[in-house]
Amino acid sequence: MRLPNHPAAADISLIRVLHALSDPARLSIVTTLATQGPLACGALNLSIAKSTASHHFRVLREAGIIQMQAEGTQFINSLRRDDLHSRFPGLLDVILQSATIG
Amino acid sequence: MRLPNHPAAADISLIRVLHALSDPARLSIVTTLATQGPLACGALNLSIAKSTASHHFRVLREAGIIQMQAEGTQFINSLRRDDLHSRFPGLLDVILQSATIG
DNA sequence: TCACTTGTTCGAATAACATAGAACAATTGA
DNA sequence: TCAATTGTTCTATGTTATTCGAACAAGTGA
Repeated sequence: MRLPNHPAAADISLIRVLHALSDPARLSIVTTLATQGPLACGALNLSIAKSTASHHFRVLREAGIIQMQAEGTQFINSLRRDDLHSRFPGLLDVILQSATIG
Repeated sequence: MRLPNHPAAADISLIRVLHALSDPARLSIVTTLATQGPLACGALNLSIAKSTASHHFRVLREAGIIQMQAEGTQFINSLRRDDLHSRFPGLLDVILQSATIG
């Protein structure tokens, strides 16, 4: 397994963030992480194939939205709230709030 | 020409809004409308084909982000700020602000 | 060492999207 | 009536995304 490379905060792109969050599965992952805190990939009980889930985590990671750190055989995912807030203040908060609305 | 049908405010979908804004050309259209007010399609001087521009306006319209109203031979585009704000408070503002950042 | 767990990577199929040229529709103005 | 303007729709093409199964890699624990 290759080490996941996360973009620096300064390299986070708005277009990429919006695109990453415009997929239902990925938005669901992000809202779950926001409400339940850091979780391993498998802990999210996504009803999709492993490889598909891995793809979505990768898109979120490369967009700079989540951080993945190895912990034993699993990867713990957490939101990069501070980095996102420093780059695009309020963006994640508003999107999370909007997601709870519907 | 078919009349453009706009979704009701209540039918505006977060996923669709995020997807619509995750394209550089469309985000550019929206930021231009935000700063320069209502404009005809041709007034935006987009460096893309007419048909491509028309496609992007359609995506924005169907996502509920812009409103188009016929005015002579042209269509005047304006942001649906109030509808968006009532559906997803703060979302458009934060994205517009983020877009100015980079 | 060996099975098990967790998640990645590869390859391939399918779907969705962006782009543009050509033809068309509607309005305006001469 | 006729040409010009404005933008849409149709059709086609190439690119990008999504999804999955299968194989792989790395750690854990017996």
